[in-house]
Amino acid sequence: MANSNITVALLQWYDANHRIFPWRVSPADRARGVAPLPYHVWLSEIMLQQTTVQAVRPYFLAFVERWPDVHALAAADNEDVMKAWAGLGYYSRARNLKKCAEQIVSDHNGYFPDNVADLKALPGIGDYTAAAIAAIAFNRPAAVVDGNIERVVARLFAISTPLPAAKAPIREQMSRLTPQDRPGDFAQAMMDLGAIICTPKRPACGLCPLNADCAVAGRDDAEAFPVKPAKAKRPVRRGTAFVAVASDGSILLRKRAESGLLGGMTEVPGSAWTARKDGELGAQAAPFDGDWKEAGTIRHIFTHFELRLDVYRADFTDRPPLEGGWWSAQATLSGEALPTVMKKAIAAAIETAPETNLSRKGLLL
DNA sequence: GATGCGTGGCC
DNA sequence: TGGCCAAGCAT
Repeated sequence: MANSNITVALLQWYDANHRIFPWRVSPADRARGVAPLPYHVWLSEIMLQQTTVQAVRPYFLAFVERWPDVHALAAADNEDVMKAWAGLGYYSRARNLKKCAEQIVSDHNGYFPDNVADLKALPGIGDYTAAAIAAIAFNRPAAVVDGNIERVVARLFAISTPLPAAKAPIREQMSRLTPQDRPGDFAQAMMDLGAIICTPKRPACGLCPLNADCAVAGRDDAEAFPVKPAKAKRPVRRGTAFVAVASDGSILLRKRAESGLLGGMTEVPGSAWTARKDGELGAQAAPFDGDWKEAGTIRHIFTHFELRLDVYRADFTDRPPLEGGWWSAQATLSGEALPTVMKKAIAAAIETAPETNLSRKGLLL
């Protein structure tokens, strides 16, 4: 089948307006036969799941420098991978990233599969990522559908079916539009268009290369596509965290359970986080006795709840032991697998004691 | 199909 | 400021 007007116009736009990323091969280089490394495509796509390119860029560069190929990553220490991922969020991605690297080496001789079905069988790779790797790394005409493309296609054809039911017709249209000759560039072009022109708010229809073929171009309700279900209000959970500080500035840490929220990451001791509304829990949940003093309450927004965490601090000269815990010196603290919420809690505790040199936030954040 | 799962930036 | 949004996946 010949390429449609939409396909041709979009690829022309992409040739002149594509974004530049460290994991991307430009259309000009690709036309000369340069192909991106599957390892780079895979790593970037995992990092980019529900994450902005600005947040991903430094993590991607750090990972490829430290672990240049899938063999290096497969041989890496699990804890080192979690530490390197700390701050990027959705930590199951890091656990699955490591598992996937190991499977590529053990089951695929170190080479990424070049087709959607085999890619989807790997940990952390779903419909989107399998299609993206197949198209971008192996030039397979897979129908790539991410959040950007859902928005672009829903507007192009004025699809009024609400998500997620609209995913099926959107995928059909994407499958129909994807060209045999440049499927990887086409997928990236659709995503760039969604990020630059066909934005969620105030789309720049006047600058859009698909303007003449779009069902909603210039309509004042273009923003209304795709139709999304109403979101539930975010509940509040409360908890207590304990920052134990030794005389040399070391802080007591422990490891969270491998699965679930912040699975496998490091934390300071604390209570469970619950929906209780019966006032202060206080220092009851402290890991051991001490002169625990209130250091403030931090607020942190997770995807599905808001956390209000009461932070307590106490200073110790004897470094009491904690089952499964360890004291981390201030020089090593920034290298721990601490999620952002825990860095906030530690910073809150440190700032209440400006006499310590840990109070320089730069050491922690 | 619905739910759990992070974080930072934007208006 | 609070809600929305960002290259989704696993269960």
